[in-house]
Amino acid sequence: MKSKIECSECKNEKCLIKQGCFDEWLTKISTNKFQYSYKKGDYIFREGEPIYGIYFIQHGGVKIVTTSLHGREQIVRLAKEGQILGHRGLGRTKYYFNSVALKDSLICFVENELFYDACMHCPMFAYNLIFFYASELRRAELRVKYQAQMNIREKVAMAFIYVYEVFGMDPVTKMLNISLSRQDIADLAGTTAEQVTRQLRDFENEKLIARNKREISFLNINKLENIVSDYKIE
Amino acid sequence: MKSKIECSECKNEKCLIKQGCFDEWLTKISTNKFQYSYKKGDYIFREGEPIYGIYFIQHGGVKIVTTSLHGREQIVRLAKEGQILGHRGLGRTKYYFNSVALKDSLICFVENELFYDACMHCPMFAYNLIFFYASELRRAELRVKYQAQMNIREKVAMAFIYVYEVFGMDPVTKMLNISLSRQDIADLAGTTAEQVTRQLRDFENEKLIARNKREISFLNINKLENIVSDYKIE
DNA sequence: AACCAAACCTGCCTTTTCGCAGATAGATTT
DNA sequence: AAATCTATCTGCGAAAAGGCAGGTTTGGTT
Repeated sequence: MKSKIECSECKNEKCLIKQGCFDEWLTKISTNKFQYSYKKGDYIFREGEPIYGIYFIQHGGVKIVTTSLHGREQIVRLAKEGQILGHRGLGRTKYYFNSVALKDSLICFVENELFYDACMHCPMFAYNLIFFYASELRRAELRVKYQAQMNIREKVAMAFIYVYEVFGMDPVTKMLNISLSRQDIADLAGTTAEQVTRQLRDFENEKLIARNKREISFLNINKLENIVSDYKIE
Repeated sequence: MKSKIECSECKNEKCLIKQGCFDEWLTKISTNKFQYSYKKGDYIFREGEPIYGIYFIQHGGVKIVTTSLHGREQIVRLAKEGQILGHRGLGRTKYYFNSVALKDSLICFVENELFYDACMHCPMFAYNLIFFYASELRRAELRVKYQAQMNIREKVAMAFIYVYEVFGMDPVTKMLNISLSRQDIADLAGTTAEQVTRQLRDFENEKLIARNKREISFLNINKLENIVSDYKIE
């Protein structure tokens, strides 16, 4: 790590620490936090490793993955700047999941004790965390339903919509602001890379997407959303 | 509601309010909370209804369910005494899910403002809530993986293990402390009632369960757990 | 420009799951 | 006890998804 970016200089206004902590505690966290940078593909933490604290993404993109004895993986969540990492481990001693950088990322790390103290002294921080968890939980439980009830076409469409919602797309090129392999999409959608390929062919024929080399541009996000509209809430 | 059970008299030691709130706030909550009783099959809340507060189960059992346009349902969670209900809605104005009593239940209701104030003044309450959410989230995200990767046999086994973990079983009769229909099991496992029936036949042939009338007794929980051991963590 | 490795695509067959429809059993009412 | 309703069970054909094998494209390297 070259030069640590202090919380006061950090431009990430969505960071829960910045939003909820009193100035006194913001300073305390800033001086005591650690900051690490990761290259695309690097692990932030691995299943089974001991948990010493909690991560806040200052910049970048990350996938949280779980493996089984089949070699098959499942992407459990995507996260970008402003979001938390490793928070499922609270109250635990070891990580349940793996976390891998999807692009070069800068991530802050706050130790358990400091985090605990901040929660005790900054009620707004704790309350915002509760909100954050509530929305994560809602999203995760919807994904349970999606995995249980959607067919492959819907799952793949949903996977792209999710990536779009998290990372957004370039308004000009219409390409997602993150590059994922077929296997990544499959691990997110809960299917195989072959099925993803077949769906991409279909989507291309239907003019929902266009493909140039290995890059995908999204011609019609609305139609993608129509595919999964049976499951939408609100 | 006949006579309200005050928090001070409540024997439910796992209630987060009792565990985390200062005495002053425990009293305040107790006097201002509402208490409702539900018969088996009653809705506690429905998708789309406005959210005025948060529920704490004092006694009973509940399923949280989501529906799609296919008529197919998905049980998202089971909850019993000591657990919270409607907490996914925090930060929202309307419920995403339906909540139905699985047996006669007594449930306390705390309004949003009071809940907010308690979080602000009782840091241990807020912190415990964060822990509660963290474990719920971990569980939900594991269920995403299960739905994505398990076959029907594993899903049905997992559904029973989950019911067993939440509600437990009678040590003598070896029957679960809650009665669920085939359709309920299917909605939990993420499949159809027919498939559940077929699996039950297989489990019976393998001496994992025994059936008398419509009741199921679990002869060998360990073997059930072996079925899903590929997915177990730790 | 030629080469190579990795990622991607596609056809084809196998396996799994679904879902209807009719049979049966258990619970409830008369 | 008979009638009736509901839940459960089972067989069977249809549909969906999986997965292998081999071919093709792409991006990077020599």
